Amino acid sequence: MPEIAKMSITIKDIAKGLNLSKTTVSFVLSGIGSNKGISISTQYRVLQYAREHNYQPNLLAKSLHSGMSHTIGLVVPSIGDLYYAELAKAIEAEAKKRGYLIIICSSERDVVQEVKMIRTLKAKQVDGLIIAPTEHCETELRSLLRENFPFVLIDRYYPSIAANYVVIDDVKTSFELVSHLISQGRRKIALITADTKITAIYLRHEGYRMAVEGNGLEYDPRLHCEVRRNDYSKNTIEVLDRLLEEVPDVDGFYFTTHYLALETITYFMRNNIDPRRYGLACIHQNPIFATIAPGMNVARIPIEDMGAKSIGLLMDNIDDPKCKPHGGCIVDAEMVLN
Amino acid sequence: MPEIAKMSITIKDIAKGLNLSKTTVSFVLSGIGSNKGISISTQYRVLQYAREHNYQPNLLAKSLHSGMSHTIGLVVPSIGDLYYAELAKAIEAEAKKRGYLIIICSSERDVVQEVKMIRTLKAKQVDGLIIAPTEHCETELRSLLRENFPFVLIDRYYPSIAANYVVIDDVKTSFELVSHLISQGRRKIALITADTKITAIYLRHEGYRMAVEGNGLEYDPRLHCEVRRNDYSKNTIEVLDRLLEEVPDVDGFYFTTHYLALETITYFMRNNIDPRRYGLACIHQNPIFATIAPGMNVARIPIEDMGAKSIGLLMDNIDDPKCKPHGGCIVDAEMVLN
DNA sequence: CTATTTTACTAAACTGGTTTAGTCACATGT
DNA sequence: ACATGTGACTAAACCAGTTTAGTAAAATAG
Repeated sequence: MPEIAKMSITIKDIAKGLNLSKTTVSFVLSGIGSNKGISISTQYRVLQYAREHNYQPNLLAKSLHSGMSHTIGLVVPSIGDLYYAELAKAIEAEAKKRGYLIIICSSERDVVQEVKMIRTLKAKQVDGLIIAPTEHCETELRSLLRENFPFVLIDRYYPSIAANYVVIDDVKTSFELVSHLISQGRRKIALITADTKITAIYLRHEGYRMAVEGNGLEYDPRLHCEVRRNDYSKNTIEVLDRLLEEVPDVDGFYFTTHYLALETITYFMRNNIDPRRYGLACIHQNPIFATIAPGMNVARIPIEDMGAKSIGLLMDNIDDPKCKPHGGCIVDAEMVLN
Repeated sequence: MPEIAKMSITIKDIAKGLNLSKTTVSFVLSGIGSNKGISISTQYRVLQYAREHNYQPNLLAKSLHSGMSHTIGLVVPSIGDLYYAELAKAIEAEAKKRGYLIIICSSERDVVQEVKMIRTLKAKQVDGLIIAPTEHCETELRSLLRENFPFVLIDRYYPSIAANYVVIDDVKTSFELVSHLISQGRRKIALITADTKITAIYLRHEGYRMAVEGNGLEYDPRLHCEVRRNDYSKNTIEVLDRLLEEVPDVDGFYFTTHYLALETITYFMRNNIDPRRYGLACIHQNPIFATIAPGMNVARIPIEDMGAKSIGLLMDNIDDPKCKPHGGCIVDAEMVLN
């Protein structure tokens, strides 16, 4: 009973204003007036009145009745991160095409936050969720699965959870990038990666290892460099200092993310090392590479494609709640080699 | 009447299950059981039953009754743009603190889209809007104002519209950046800007002009360079080629956005020009500057601050719908000079 | 001239909560 | 013995829509 200024009129107001019933007005405004035998003149009066008084339907009430909110929740590790922002853009664009809005929640890589957000979004009656999960959120995902709540994982997935997901083939992509460097004559390729346990990163290690060993080279643990995620910039310097001292004849770098590539290029520039001395490859495109490291071989993640596919899978799941998860949808990265 | 599998139970189900009325259950679950004289044992039974059956309130129903959705709409020109993504992050974080969710819509710089989104968000009963408007959307903003719908403009504003807004002082910031270059002995400072009519860009021109003329230099139209927005990268090259030919002794660059700065640095690197030859300044921080143009003087836009302030203004407006817009909130950019 | 159909519309229930205004049984006061 | 109070709970209205089942009056049919 809050005495808020009445912003917009309701069906009831129109009915009162025209001495009709809510039913009649609802039929007309839903565009089914003729099917329901409402006279043309009445339909016209209703439409006219609605237009004049700037009637806007209350979608909350509509959703409450229909059980569909035409809204989906998107949970990402950080919306301030360009990669997730671009994913969000792709997802939003595709959702919009289908008449859906998205509520974006940024978990800031905190599982507790993430779980809270998932629950709130469900309470808000979103029709489904797209989640780029953080680490350790298996429990919540499993309970979504148990409840048969429609959701799709994107960017990251848990092999142990039988959910819909959209990811790139990390092993294959890594394998191809590293193989390309080897085909260009590189023999001592460093693996610059992060100290995280997420599946994607682990699989990228595997791809690297397979490419190295599959091409008759030896896997050299000194070339395996893990950068601590909580102090990226500083730790990259330490890690590279050590690498260049231990293996001065390193001739290539494979980065599991563009962040690490960027840090390394920065290190090169600061130390007056010409990046062109090395074979370089990384996963994730970054437009700045064209400027600072034109030789970088890149596996561009097909963000628009992933966005569209994730919405597609989700809609299939929403339209047919009984359908079991399709399982994975593995999209190909776009190889930009030179 | 869609035969969707019942995901969660309702208050009605609890009432039925315990042979109580909806009212009693609602009182208990709202935490006002004791005030309403519900016995402790009944309260316990309700809470227990709700817990066991994993009761989740339907926030749609709650909102329909209360008239508050605890959701705000955020409309940005492009959520895939790092700047707006960071703004979104700041806004989301601040909203979260106050128990609000945000629905993000990306207008892709299309007024038609933008207007459609604003209307849909209102129909979804968002409690307020934060808008980084595109060009030419005055009409819709005016009608929001007329309806007394709570909203705050961010990043851009229209001087002719008496709305709440949060922006930086473009004139002052520009003035300070350019004055700084002049104080370092630069005399021929090019203005690299975009061919747009938005107020912010216009004001940055003004700041530039004021700094130049206020410091006893002459305003040279040959130094005023407008890059076409629809083909940024290519046009930057043409514009710079012409500038360097016409004014070979240009000794400084002031960029009205970091995009233009980035394009120009790229141009320098491609043409083997050492950026350190020039005095450089721009509005908007970009972490890559540390690597490719350490001499860049930057006015860092205080994104977190702007996000927090915009939510603050919006909440004031929501809590007290009668209160007229506070008017502008001008935040200071953080000057990172060297 | 009644019976049936058609036209044009409506009452009331429903979505899932909140809230107002009671009800009913029992205990206490005088 | 009767009024009053109180403890424990509930019916029904409300939010703004949709939808089912039905009604009254006019038009057509037999």
